[in-house]
Amino acid sequence: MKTIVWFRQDLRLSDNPALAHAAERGTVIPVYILDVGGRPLGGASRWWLHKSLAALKSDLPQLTLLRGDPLELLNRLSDQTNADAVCWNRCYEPHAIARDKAIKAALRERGLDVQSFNGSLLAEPWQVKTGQGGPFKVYSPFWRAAKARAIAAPLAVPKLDVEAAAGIGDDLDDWNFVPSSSNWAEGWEDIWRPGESGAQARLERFLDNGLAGYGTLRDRPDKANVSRLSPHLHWGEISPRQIWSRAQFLADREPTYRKDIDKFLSEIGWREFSYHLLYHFPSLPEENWRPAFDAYPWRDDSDDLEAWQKGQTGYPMVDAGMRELWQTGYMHNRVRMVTASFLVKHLRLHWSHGEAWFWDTLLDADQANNAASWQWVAGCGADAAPYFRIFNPMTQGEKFDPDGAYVRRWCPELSGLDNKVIHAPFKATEEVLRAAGVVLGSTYPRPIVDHAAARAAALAGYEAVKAANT
DNA sequence: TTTTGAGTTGTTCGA
DNA sequence: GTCGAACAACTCAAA
Repeated sequence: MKTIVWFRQDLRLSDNPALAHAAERGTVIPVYILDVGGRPLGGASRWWLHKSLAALKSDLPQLTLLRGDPLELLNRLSDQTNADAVCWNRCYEPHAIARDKAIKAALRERGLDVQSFNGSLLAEPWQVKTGQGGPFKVYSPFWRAAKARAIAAPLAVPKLDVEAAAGIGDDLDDWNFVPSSSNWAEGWEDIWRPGESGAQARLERFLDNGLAGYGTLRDRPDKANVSRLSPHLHWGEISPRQIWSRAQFLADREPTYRKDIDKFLSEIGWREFSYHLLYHFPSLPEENWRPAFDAYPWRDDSDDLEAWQKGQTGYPMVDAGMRELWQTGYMHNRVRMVTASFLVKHLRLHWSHGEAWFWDTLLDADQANNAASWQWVAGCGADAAPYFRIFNPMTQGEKFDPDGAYVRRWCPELSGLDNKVIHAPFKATEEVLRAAGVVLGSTYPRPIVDHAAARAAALAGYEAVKAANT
């Protein structure tokens, strides 16, 4: 018996239910198919995928890489290898659901045994239900219900009898996913180690060094207390079950960690909630989840959008975040909220502009998390931030980057300023600026909007939403 | 069906 | 400087 294992967002060997199933049946034929349909991958994602596939291929040298229409390719592959079964772990993006459903039906039509599994969530989106049987729209009761379910122990790496498909398959380098000429990804390999072993190492490093005090320190972009597992999770190099199981083990052994671990796992819970929402509300990436927000008077201003993208807004905390994103493919969670709030509330540009930019630049770009989080910040999402919660970029800086270390790192032209003015250089006196070598409008931009005025305008805009609601 | 309690992450103002 | 209240209802989920 030969089973094709179709790798997608589950680029690992351990706790991989599809792989385990295939191994039990007999010979395994592993394939990764680059689907040319669906939303094109962003630049940062392509870099990650390249590295992750290279890592998987080194663990599983028989892995075949194909590119094109998945059904066509799976048909050809099963003919050529005489495989009698195909299996995979599920994806939950609307495009993937439709695609997989059609492929499953078509392959079964041809007499193949086709099975799909849950490899990337603690619970399937349809398994967590309110008392009424519907989907949850509020995080807390969702997570309570999700946690109350039994969570399966992760699977070990199965003993494998692997066969490579002969004579077909692409060379990873031919996909041109890593930049050749201008290397915008320079230095990324020092920061990130895509692939299963890198993911496990990252988890252990976080548990060893970041977990203690996580509850509060995770809000500090100048510290190293967040897990940075998001890109690994997105590509399925590690599963939430593995994280859950490892974290619970630690909490049982070290009860003092219990609180921080629960806080950390609740972040995994937000990922689950995003997938739950995307599954039950597939228009989440495109449409306001609360339709009343269709009435919000968004602005349209490409100069402001570009200033935000490039980290040239004149607000150091915002600019530092946007530059961290551009330079490393990552942004600390606290700063994601500050920068997103700034785009949506201070600039009043539609959240979809931010969603698209993050999709292209984030290494952890993920349809469910990205859409749910942008809508959350904008106020139109599920369990969203109230409209009157408008982050003050200066206050956020003083609170969460009190030493200015984060800002100085990403906006080095401000590094000569002291902590009093580092988060609001435009409030500094001429002498202070001169002494620090800062020339506003030249070495660093003046603020593109006035905070108080922008805040007032954002609040006024919500009047239209309120009116649409009644 | 109705009622009730609760709801990630903030800011500003005035005492 | 510190603290509590206001911001604004509304929707959700369960009893």
